[in-house]
Amino acid sequence: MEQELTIQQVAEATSLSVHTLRYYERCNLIAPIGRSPSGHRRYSSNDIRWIEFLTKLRLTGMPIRQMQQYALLVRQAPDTSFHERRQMLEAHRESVAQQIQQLQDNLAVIDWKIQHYAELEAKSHELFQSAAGQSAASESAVNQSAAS
Amino acid sequence: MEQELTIQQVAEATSLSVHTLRYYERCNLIAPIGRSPSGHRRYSSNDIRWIEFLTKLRLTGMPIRQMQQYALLVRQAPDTSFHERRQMLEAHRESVAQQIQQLQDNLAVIDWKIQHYAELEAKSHELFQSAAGQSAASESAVNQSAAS
DNA sequence: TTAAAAGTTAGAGCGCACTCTAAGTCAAGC
DNA sequence: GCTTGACTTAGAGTGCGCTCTAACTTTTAA
Repeated sequence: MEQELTIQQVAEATSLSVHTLRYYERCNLIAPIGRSPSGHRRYSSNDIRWIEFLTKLRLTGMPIRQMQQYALLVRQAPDTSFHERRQMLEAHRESVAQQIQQLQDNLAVIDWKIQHYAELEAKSHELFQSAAGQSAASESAVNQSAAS
Repeated sequence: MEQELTIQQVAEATSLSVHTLRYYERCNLIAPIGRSPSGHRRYSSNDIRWIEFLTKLRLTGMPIRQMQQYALLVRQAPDTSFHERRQMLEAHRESVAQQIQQLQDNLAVIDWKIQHYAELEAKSHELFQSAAGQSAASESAVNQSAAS
């Protein structure tokens, strides 16, 4: 069960760099990793699962600071901090949900703009077809309007 | 129609700081803004619409570099770069869609964990009720498992 | 008229999350 | 044994997107 992976192997498995793995350990996101007799890191499967969960938090934008706080709870009160940890995760979930909502809202405006460009593009083809060289009127202001 | 707002008013209207507004102009995201006789910036409603669109791009994570490229197209070829601009926005839309998907996937794992904690929390209450002081077995490894 | 508030610029500084370097030790294959 | 590559550390450097400072001018309200 204990496969005792090297840092390089873990880097490949988690898509983090060896630098980042050491960095995470240095700033206490990861508890001190076991060592071989010569002092090289040897990661257990538990370590890897923890790192994988950390990356879920990171990829949803949780700041290192908060992850440190969470990691501290896990390490210092593994069996008595479920409530606090859950609260942290719930707060984070809420902020991610908002983040997704905002992305979707802003994406809608961009979609609208794409549609608008498609129309202008079609129109400019028409103009080209009818060989009329008059310069287009829209979007010619220096800072063009998003509404144009 | 031309309300000619001051930088402060635009900052309030767009939720950007005056510093950021000058910064955006400095790095050519915004074309040089008109000035009052004394040299103070005076923003037109067109400027504001452009800034609002810029912030949509920013809030969906478009890097400044790309926004600069986009702004350049708008300024240097307002009537002939629809296709290029559309392509940029479509590529961006795709990357935002992926970003949202990734957020949702990772959020699912976090949700799962929240659920798990809720159960552990309930269980620890039970234990407390039955006055049994045996220390819990799960999550007691130094780097606890995400699967626990 | 004068004090405070708001504007200007060039350029320095900051916080975040890495990312890399230097100088050295350790491990595996020839 | 020796080379090559992977490992170690402390600490410096990087890129991004702001954010602030200093020194100065202009506007505004009392």
